[in-house]
Amino acid sequence: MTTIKLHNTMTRRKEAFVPIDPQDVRMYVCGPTVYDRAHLGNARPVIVFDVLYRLLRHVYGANHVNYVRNFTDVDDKINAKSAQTGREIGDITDETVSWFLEDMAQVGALEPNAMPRATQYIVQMVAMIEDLIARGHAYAAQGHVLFSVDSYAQYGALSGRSVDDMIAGARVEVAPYKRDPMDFVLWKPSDEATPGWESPWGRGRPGWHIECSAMAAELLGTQFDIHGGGNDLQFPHHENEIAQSRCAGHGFANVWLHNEMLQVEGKKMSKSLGNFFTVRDLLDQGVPGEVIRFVMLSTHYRKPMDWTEKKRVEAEQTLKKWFRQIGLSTATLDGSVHRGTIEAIADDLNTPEVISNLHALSNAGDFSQLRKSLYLLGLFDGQIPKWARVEGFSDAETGLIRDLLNRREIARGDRDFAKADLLRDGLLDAGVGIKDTATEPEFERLSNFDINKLDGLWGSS
RNA sequence: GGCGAGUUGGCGGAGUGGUUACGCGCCGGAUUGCAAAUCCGUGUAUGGGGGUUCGAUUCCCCCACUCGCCUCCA
Repeated sequence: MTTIKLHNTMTRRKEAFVPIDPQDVRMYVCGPTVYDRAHLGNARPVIVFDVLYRLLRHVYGANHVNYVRNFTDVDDKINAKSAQTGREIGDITDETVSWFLEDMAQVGALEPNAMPRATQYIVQMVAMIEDLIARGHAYAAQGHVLFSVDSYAQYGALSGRSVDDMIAGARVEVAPYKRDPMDFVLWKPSDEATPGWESPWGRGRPGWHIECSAMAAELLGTQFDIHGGGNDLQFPHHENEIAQSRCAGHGFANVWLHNEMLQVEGKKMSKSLGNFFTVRDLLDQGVPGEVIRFVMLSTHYRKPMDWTEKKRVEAEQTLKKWFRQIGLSTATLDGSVHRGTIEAIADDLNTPEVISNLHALSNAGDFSQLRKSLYLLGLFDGQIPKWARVEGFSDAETGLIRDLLNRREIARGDRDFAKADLLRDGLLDAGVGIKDTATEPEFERLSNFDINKLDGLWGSS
């Protein structure tokens, strides 16, 4: 069996992955807060962990992997959006969830086995908070419940910080009801206008971190294999999850995986820099989902990834070539995969290495293995995508083009190259690309195909 | 201020204690009336300084720089 190696943030080392139960490999990934379209940065962890999900399914069997990714649907950003637009919170979150799933499907992400929403697990969160209070790890104060960081000696182990360091750095809001400035909120009160649930501490809503601890325990058990997310979540979110869960007596996650951030043309994506865009924006501009995925996978997940126009163009070019090549292969997608591909993915998801191997397969003319490898990577679903296919012409258009090409052949025969080139350039201008071959000239429809220009050319020559 | 990651050729981007993958670009060539496409081929890199070693790009230390996080954020 393939040995998967993963870089565990907790130990800061690459380790062989050993599941708790190979019949039931369990992974939890922090999903989005649903208040707006997913931006390009949101797509990175989705794609990275989708590759891992596919790898796990390949190694342990599709029915032996349980992948959970949550939707955070209770949050002050959502409340703000509701107040600002006058729309119901439920409408906003429902719509955003469906957008998210559509957009992520476009970049080739499989849906996880479960996609719990925080609002559906309030009961479990309240129970967990009560338990933490009973165990002396949390306390109620002024309608809030706070986790006592002081009560968990290993706090900071994941991110490599000590509580003293953090207090020294102090940019922490010090609320009067906190015993310690580092304590974080498990439950907070809601006013009339804010969503809330009845609880032993009055009407209120959960703090951000508790949902993942509660839902992971409910859906994956109190100890599971892998927990993932962006490295901006490492602190404080994941640190707090660990503190809560461990103090509730849970083993929690064995392996922690974090992907690095995304940049755009060398800079952090931000609204103020004007380089902020959503996945939907790119798709609407005609950037295929496969291209987005390819660019994402061309940088290792633990390195900052720079989205550039140049990479987009290169990716499109490479994929177009590969799709044409694998179109020549009839290999069935039976789950077998080229050894080099599987080994590179299993080596801490070294997708750049995989892509390098794919170039080798392409150059060697091994289109069957290329086909299978692209399938495992999620870049190919069994159908050559429309954008990579040579688009056909109607019969009438084909006749017209054949006639023009014929005239060009005659002109070439007469060594009237001026006329021949005029026809070639005219065809090109009308959006018909030409390649001379040993036998008949080949032609293809380009994106700027214009039947009127073609007609004009036919009439004037 | 604290914590973390990183610094490889023109660009992107891996691996490796001992001939530095691979892709794009560039250059040269084949082919072509010219193009396009295709094919063949050449060249170019491990931030700086120490240390360990027969030998370091790879391991260790220091420095410089870059990026991220520490505040909602994937």
